[in-house]
Amino acid sequence: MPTPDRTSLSEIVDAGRVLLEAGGPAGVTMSAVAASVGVRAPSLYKRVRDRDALILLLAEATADELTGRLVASRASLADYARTFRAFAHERPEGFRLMFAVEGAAEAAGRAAAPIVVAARDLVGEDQALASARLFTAWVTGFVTMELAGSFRMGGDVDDAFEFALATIEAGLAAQASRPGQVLPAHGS
Amino acid sequence: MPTPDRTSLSEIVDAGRVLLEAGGPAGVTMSAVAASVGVRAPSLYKRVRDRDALILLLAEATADELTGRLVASRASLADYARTFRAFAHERPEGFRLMFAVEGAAEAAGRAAAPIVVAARDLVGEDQALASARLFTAWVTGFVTMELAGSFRMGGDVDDAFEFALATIEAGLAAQASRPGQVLPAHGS
DNA sequence: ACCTGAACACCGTTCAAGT
DNA sequence: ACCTGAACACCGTTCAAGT
Repeated sequence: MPTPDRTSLSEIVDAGRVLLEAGGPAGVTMSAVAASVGVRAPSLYKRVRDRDALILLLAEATADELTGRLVASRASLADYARTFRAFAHERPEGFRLMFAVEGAAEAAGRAAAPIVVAARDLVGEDQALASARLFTAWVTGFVTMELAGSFRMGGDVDDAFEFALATIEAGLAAQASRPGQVLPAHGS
Repeated sequence: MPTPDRTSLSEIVDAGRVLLEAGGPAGVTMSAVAASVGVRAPSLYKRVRDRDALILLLAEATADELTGRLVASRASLADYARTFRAFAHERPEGFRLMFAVEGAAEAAGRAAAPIVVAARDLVGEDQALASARLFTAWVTGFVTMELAGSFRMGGDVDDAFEFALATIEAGLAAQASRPGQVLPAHGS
């Protein structure tokens, strides 16, 4: 006899993300997630293979949300950098998961697509991918270190961010003026 | 009646690091570590407060080893970048821990000191710290993304690394020529 | 077809009892 | 003083039994 569903995968993912940001990965317990959606832990296994799969879904959902933000923000590299950083501050745990979880790389790579477009405007077709990758690596590293507390010995982190942004744009502009050094296309 | 010690903290940390690189953080079990050093799990609590403290020690030991490598390598930014990347490839799990574990930021920051010196040679005193931070953020991000599999869609990752290195050096050189834009000193 | 209680394996941690 | 077995709490996961 069929029974009306008492929850859904998207409800589970939403609840998981709330728990994640509130208590880190350790707070994402099968019991806690189940309780959040009004069900018992064993029921989650109807929608999710196991806890690792759920954690991966949380990482991917975070990456997809970031992709949406980037697409919606203005189109310069500087705009993307600030949107990226603001998002990481808003969802620090989800952000960490994007690069910590095996298998989340593909979803995280999707967030890089709009950045490639912006890079093309700045440096041209040939170096768009390599430049986007440099840019993405820098923001990712900056925010990772910031979230890890590596900048807490004082000083204005916002200034450091804007200095780096200007420096990288200057470097890319300098590279763009060099004639067609074509690099092969790397993924994301 | 005193008993001769059957293990030591450094032996525990060494065993933990081996288990970490072999099986990730999940492989660093109190039982597994204890077995590696020939003792039972409860005995570990004589040397370590709890598992979190042990994980922190592993992150710090990794950071200290990286610091030693950087100090020992040649003194240009490019040399440091390659040493940094090679180290991360050698100890990927420990490297991830450096930025994932609460409290490891200080030890990780120590690794940045030689980079500040190299940056000073390139851009001068005023922007040495900000430049070192930009540089460190980029390598950290690049390697993080590389380890996460973000570059696996093909193409030569080594080329992308060298392109970014050259671009950042060009950008820093351009910034250095601008007259004394003094930025406050940030930590690490 | 989904949901649950009960059960199991595994892990971190404590502690009294050994030497 | 260090080490251990036993015990406990907690978590992920399975499964037979309910509706």
